[in-house]
Amino acid sequence: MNKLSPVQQKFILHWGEMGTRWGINRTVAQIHALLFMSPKPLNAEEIVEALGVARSNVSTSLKELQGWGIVKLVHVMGDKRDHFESMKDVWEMFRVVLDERKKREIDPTMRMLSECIAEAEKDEETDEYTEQRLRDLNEFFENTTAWYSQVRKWPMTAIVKLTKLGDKLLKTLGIGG
Amino acid sequence: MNKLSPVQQKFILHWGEMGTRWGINRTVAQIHALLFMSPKPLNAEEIVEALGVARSNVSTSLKELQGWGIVKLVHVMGDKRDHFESMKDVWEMFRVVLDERKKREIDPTMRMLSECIAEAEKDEETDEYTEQRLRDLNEFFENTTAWYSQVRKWPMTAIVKLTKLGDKLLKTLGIGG
DNA sequence: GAACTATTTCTGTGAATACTGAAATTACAA
DNA sequence: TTGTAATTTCAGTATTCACAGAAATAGTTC
Repeated sequence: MNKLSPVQQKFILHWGEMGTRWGINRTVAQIHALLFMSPKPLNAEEIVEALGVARSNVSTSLKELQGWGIVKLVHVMGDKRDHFESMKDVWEMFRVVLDERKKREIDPTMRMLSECIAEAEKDEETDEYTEQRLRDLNEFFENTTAWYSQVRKWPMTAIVKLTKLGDKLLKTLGIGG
Repeated sequence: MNKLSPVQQKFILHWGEMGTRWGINRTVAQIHALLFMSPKPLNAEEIVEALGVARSNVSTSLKELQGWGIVKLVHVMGDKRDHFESMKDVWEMFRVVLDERKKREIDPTMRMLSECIAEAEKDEETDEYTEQRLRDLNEFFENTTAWYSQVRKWPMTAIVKLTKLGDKLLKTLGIGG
């Protein structure tokens, strides 16, 4: 691993910062940024040198990234050390992250909402109004996740084409606002 | 503010937890949950009692929520104290949050990427491969934000209808994968 | 199976963040 | 004004989270 160029540093620092804003550990995001733009898989030691963090930190962060499914362990010929590379297809990468966040956060939230609604129906304590808000929220998640499960299968190119159609799409289909 | 029902507590706690996972302060998210399902606007003192947090904490959290644009200050007849209510339309609410996150996080990221690409074109240090990955990422954001700016204008009902069409949509338009 | 290298787990420390309670400010009423 | 209630700001404290370094484990090679 050569020394990082200013451009690489800039990207890595920003990506790390962005991570923290979305609940991703800074180092985890930085390592991801590094691997994403690296032309070749890197081993742990190279990551340590590039980012100046502890070896142990790199180890756990890599585990985390593998858990998300956007980094994978590979082997390099003639080198027994583990190397790591990031998924490179951006659309695919975000899809994987969204799937994972859905699984970890949205799905449990929808279950919670269903439970709350069921319980609210029974008890006297919970205001009718409150119950209706929970229903609204649940319905919103039902709709958006159903929608997402459609869109996620489309190739990026199809989405780009749809975008170009713009509002004409709704008019054409006769389902405009 | 009456004592919270178990259902309300469950929702508030979960929503707070969810907040932390997406980079939103726990108390901020809890207050939002409380206001969202409240049939009437609440004043700061009522929030303090319901959640058991310090008055000052409520004050700053409410400022935060107003900054996001999903809670607004209202006045109740015959009561000089400030009251607060959450936006109730869920689709609208998420749209507001997404708009705000775009402004705060996505837009700056796209600017950063443009700068990186411009600098990478000039310098010798940054690998050609790296430059291409940054271009990919930039293009991805260009596409998705263009797409989002379309979709955000559609009413939820239109999206639901589109969902129902499913993959037929792409076939109909002849832009299938 | 000993000696080495690579990797992971664990524990204590430091930094960042969230929170409280007090003080200061503002808004209003008499 | 002066007094009172409401709200915000601020400074100190607590809690949470991230991290380094050490210790333990696993994996290789001879």
